[in-house]
Amino acid sequence: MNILEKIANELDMLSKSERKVAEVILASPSTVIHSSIAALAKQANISEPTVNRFCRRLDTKGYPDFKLHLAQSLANGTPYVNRHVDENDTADEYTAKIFESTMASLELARKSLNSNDINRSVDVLTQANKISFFGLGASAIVAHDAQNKFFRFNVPVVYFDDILMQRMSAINSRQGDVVIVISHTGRTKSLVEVASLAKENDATVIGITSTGTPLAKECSIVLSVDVSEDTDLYMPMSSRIAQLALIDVLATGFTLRRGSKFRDNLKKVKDSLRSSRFERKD
Amino acid sequence: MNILEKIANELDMLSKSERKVAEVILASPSTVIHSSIAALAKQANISEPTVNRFCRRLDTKGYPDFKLHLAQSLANGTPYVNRHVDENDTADEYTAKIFESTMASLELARKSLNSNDINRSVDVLTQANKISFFGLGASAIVAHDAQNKFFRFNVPVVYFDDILMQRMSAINSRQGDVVIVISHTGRTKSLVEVASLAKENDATVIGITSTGTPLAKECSIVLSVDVSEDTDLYMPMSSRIAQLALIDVLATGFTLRRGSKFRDNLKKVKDSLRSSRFERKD
DNA sequence: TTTAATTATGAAATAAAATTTCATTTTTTC
DNA sequence: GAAAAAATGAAATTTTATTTCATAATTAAA
Repeated sequence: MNILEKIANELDMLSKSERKVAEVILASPSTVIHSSIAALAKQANISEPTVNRFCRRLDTKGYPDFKLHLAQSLANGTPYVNRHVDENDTADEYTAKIFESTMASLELARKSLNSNDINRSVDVLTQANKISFFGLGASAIVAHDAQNKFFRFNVPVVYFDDILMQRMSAINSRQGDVVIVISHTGRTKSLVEVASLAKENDATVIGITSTGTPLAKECSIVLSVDVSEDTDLYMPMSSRIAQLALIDVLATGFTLRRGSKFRDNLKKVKDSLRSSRFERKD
Repeated sequence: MNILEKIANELDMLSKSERKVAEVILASPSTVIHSSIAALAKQANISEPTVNRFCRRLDTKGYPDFKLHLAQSLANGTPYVNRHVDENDTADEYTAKIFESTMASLELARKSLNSNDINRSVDVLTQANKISFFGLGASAIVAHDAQNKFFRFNVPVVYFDDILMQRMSAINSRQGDVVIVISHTGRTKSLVEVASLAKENDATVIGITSTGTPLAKECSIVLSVDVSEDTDLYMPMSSRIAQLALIDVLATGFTLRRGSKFRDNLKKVKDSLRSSRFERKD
């Protein structure tokens, strides 16, 4: 774990003086990696041995070792932070920021996912009689993408981005059907209703949404995808990308579960496209 | 610059003894960050002052500072590499691999993008009478997503994932129209044709594709998105995500170019969705 | 409350690590 | 092959970190 997060986590396990040290470090970690133990002690208004004890409480060998960990955390932590686009950014700058925020979101999303739930979802999907993907707005394209992927697996799969079709489909679902409902906010009324309708009709409902949303409450399995959207620009950005990555994970899990013969089949599907393409010369 | 690269670069500028130090470090940098100057000197069979001089030649303040730099380089280098999914991976493992490969691809894609081309594209888009997005297969969802985004800007925007509609639309295009053609391989015959049709009819054609593909040759502006697809699984994965990130970049560029009054408008579009959602309680 | 036990803290001493100084060796230049 | 320049390491010095131990603060028990 990142040592900065660890400090933040263990803040209440620390003694009064040690907490002072922690606060100084959290306030300006980049300064600390260039400070001696004496300088840091002075900064925090405590003694040098206290700093040393603080370092050991965080499972480092001592102050120099602690600084090493800190340096590594900083190196890791800085590149992919959610940096907000600014009015006066050049193309170079906003491009970098958007790509970096996207990467940061993927990192966050991965942490929020639970491999157990993924396993259960893959289980359910491989057993399914029929798979439906529902989404609206930006999540509609994720549902669309999912259909593209699962279609290759030669299983009955549909996707709807229309409220009425979703409702009808949900009402007609039965035991053995899997309904995947995708919504970042998890608060879109019609989608939450569709989820509960599908569940009432014995379908297994998998929700791809943020933790603790109304949608999550209606689902048999919740795949939590937490990202921090930059709401300044009023457009869904990172959320749909994290959701797509999760679709990749599910699709991959599916093919792995089905074994290697099945993957030869996928190759055939792909090869069937060849005649529609210009040949590569390399 | 990464200090390990720097050492490798400056290897021939170093004296004989200093080179010995460099070699020991390059051979096992992760050991070195836990060694004292004495230990490293012994390892390299030279004296401690030589190590110290070596550190300063690399523009660090001394040995401890050098170790800090080294630690940061190590932390940066490893995280996001393209790791391939393996037959026997657990859910945890393949999830991590897919997310990490996706992040690595985004990193790669960003490097392949040219901010000048982005600027020109944003220019053209803000001036456009009509914007069309064309894609097939996995790229269709990118086109779909782009429509969702640009639709909010209150400009005439269409998207087609149907070959015939794309052709008809391309033939009807005229000066001032912008056609964005999306294809990772850039080898899909019908799309390449559509691009050249649109161009013949005086539309500005922007290609979102890999460097040097047949599609790229037909475009007025090429936005190169190079990623390394893991073709083992026969499904497009990273490419479409990188393309989506690029759509975000273009959309962001568009809103920035249009100024702050325009962004208030976006807020209204978003607010209009409120009544369809469950309220947040926090 | 008061007292005993525990825990936290810092001053001083010690130990470890890094740096500087300077004499010696090696290499280069003429 | 001698003089100058550069490289190197032994030893001394300085800086930095750690340990020890006495004292202070906090908590638990009476």
